[in-house]
Amino acid sequence: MKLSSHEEYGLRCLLQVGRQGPNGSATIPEISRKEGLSTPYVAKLMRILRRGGLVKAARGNVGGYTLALPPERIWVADALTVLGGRMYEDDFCERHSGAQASCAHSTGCSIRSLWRDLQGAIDSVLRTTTLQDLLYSGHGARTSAPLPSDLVPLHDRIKRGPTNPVSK
Amino acid sequence: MKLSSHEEYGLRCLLQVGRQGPNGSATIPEISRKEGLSTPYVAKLMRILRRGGLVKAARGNVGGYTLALPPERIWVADALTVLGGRMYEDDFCERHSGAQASCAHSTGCSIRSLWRDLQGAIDSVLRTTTLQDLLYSGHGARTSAPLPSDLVPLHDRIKRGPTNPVSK
DNA sequence: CCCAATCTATACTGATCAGTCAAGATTGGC
DNA sequence: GCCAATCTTGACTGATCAGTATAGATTGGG
Repeated sequence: MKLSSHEEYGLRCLLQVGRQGPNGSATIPEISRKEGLSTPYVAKLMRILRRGGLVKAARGNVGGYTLALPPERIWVADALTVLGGRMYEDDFCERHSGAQASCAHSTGCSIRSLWRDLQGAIDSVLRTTTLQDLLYSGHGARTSAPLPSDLVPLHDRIKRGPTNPVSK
Repeated sequence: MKLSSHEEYGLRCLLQVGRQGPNGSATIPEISRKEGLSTPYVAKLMRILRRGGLVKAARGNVGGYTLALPPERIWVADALTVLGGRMYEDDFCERHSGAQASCAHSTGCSIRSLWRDLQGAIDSVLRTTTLQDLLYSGHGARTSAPLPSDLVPLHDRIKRGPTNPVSK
């Protein structure tokens, strides 16, 4: 259960479009330069965002991308769903029931209940945050109550410690 | 950001071991049969769990796997970290800073703040649930307060609707 | 009309993930 | 000592993901 590159970079590109203001537009080369990503890669990400209904594209000499909705009406949850799907997809049990019939595997479905709780916790964050919140955030200015850890400096680079229980 | 197969199946296998009681042990063929997974695949998953310190293995004629700790002391968060890593790894920004230097990309780090909140929400569920909770759950008997949606029947198979904002 | 700047689309390659395969090492019972 | 049952290991294959490459379609300005 890891964040995908599409989610990270796609959200960044979407924010670049949002920074152009209500009627402004951003081009692929512009976004590419500002984010330090290759233009073909930005093009691919923008295509995904466009097909997901998050941005609109204008072709031609003065083309570019604009937000499909005002930023306060774009929820991060929707953007991430378009870019990387949801954690617990509805067809998950059908695709992962093992060789046994449906989801009636012997451990019961306490696990499904866990996944539903987990998805609920994720949505409680992502469905209360809009693009607007991310555009104007002073690190914790979002509508959802930020955690205290948000107050630490930006460039803390704590290397991953041994968080695993035991490493043999 | 999707649940991985290792996380789903590995957790199921771990539960099978836990079901054997305090001093019982489960073998790979047993788990394989009960979960409907191939024996080589179960072997691979159990190896990951063993190297993560969650189970202990006994070789030989009467071998098998036992929990490394009592089930009430095994947190689901730890099991999932071993099986599939964490959502927001500490080195994420170093690996995904684009071609730009470090994390100082132009959209600022409001995104990092979001990821931290999200990881916090995930941990709030996974760090309050133990293997014990999953073993004896009547669908919502875990220590964390369950959501109302847990009360729906188990085999609801609602096909995924159009949750995306717009589909062009 | 032509050109430059833009978005669009498909195909391609390398990396990581999922699951399998085959051979080996250990243990207990007879 | 032998054998059967077990765990252990590394390599292998197909699938999905990440990012690139290349050619095409559209638009506006001169």
